[in-house]
Amino acid sequence: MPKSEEVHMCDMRGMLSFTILWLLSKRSMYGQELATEIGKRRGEKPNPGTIYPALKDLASHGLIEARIEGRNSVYRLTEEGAVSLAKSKEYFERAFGDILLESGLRALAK
Amino acid sequence: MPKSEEVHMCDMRGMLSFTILWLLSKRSMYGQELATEIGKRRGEKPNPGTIYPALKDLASHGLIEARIEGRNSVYRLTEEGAVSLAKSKEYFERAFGDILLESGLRALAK
DNA sequence: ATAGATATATCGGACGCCCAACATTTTTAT
DNA sequence: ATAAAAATGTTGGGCGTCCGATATATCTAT
Repeated sequence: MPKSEEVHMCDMRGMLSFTILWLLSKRSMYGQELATEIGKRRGEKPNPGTIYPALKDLASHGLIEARIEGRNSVYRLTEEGAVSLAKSKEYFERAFGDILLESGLRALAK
Repeated sequence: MPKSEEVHMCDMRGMLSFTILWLLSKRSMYGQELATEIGKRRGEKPNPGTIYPALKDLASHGLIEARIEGRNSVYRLTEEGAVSLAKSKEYFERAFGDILLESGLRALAK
């Protein structure tokens, strides 16, 4: 976020970063795995020029960490990343929760 | 969206436009009214330099319409805007629905 | 060994959003 | 009449996202 230095991503310009953090909170993944997962949500798989700079940026802020595994760079969420994600989720819910509640979200809840 | 010309805002870079369309689907409002409403969701009221260009842009795409009322420009959603909003909501739900379902969203549902 | 597929990575350009600052007009209060 | 407040609007700069293009390295078939 532009305002405080404390958290890297929170004003929800950063929906991509937010989604990446959330996905990594479920399980560690490498770049293309993340791209595929994001593609399922968006309808189209994001380009390399979208995903890799985002990962680099998140890593440079200490929110995720890479470890090389064969040909892949597997990313995992750091503790700092988990804190950032929690704050972002709080924000996200306050900003958009009611919008999602109308429409068929309850169906999604099974 | 960069891809098809059909809909103006849908890749969810446009969270501000999306929110404006949604708010106007509830009731017509003028600029500052919208800014205040958005401020409630975000924590901080957006600046004039954020809100007015966004309104101008949405109007230029025919998604909203202004009518002058005293000192205010009151905006209302057009039919085209309603279509765009519906598509965007569909996208939004698919992309972020499950993220909101975890966390305390059920509490929001009362 | 060679070819194809897979994964990682960078560059350039574009766009939506965002703020601070400044400016103008109109209403309201004194 | 004058001042304060409210609302609208523009400009400039920055950032995150996004794509298409290009490049390289590494696995996997053949």
